[in-house]
Amino acid sequence: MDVQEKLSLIKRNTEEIVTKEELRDLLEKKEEPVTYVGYEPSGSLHLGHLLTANKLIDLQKAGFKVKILLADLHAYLNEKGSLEEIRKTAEMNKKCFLAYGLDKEKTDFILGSEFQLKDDYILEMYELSLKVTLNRAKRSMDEVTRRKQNPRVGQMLYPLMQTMDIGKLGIDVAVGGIDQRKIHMLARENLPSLDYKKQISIHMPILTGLDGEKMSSSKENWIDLSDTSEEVKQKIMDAYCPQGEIENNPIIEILRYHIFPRIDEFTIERKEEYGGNLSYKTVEEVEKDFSKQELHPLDLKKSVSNYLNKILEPARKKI
RNA sequence: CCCGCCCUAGCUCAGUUUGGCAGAGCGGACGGCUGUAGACCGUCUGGUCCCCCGUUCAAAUCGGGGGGGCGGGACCA
Repeated sequence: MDVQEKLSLIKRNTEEIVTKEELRDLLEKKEEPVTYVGYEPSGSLHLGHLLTANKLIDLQKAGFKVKILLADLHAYLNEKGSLEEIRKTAEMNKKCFLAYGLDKEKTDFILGSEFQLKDDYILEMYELSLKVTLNRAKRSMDEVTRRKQNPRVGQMLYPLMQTMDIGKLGIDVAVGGIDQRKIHMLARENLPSLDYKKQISIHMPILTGLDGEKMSSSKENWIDLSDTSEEVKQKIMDAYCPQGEIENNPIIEILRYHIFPRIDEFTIERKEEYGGNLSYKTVEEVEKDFSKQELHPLDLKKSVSNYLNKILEPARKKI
């Protein structure tokens, strides 16, 4: 794979890359660059988590070394439970990610607390704490935090630790949802003054919820790895999917972000009275037919739920 | 440490003045209409009124105590 091919694979389905120029430069100069995503261990891995995992798989194909940070202390600071519970969940998450399709040989799993409690880490974090204003730290957490109403001091440590992680783990490219943008920018801005290189950031979009609204923890409008195949099918069938519209359409998004990266051909079984079976090589072809209303939402949904279940099945078994 | 304000359904809040069946909107569930969903229409669902004690025939409401949150003041050695 040459640099141009790597670039287009890495760029696929991203919301933004900060910056493309730096990424090209990295690919030209470094044999095996290091990338990472930090995940708060979660009892219910959902399609949002798997979206960044898809990007890690792309990066692995492009020759990257992948580090997955199981961020137990971050989860703890974000009030996701006791450290003991969180660590148990982290073990389970690790198995799910491997089963999902990450290459075992090229993936390092790192538990946050293994290195985040070391003296030099803490001391440098204190140094960083003198450089970052409270306002800036708080704003960086706007899209991340569990508790927005009465934020705790612990939450202010979160972006500082994330910055330290990127430095300490020697990360060239940090992957995350676009919700991580402000934290990543904070890291880029401050790492050089702590004598670390500033990372390149790849941000994935935040998917539209199944009801067509923003994903919301109170509404559970998404698909979990812990959902049974029947539940997945039911959720897809119940999902918002206006005929002919491809913008903010959760079903189209699942097809684009979760299914097409994992397959070469997408087929739809359709009754003869509705036009017979269909076959597509790219998501753009599907979008074209859907826009022209030559592909009905119900036929799309049936096929999407089948493909999605096939993709989720290996990881689901590990729960 | 002192002062003021706030806490009611999953969420946002009304109700507290003057004690009298616990309310609305949003959300959620189900059905109808749709070859999906949504929208629309219909039905249903909603509670430790922060906790405890007291007064009263009767307390979300009044009194006392406690907890949590927010804002301000004071201290500035």
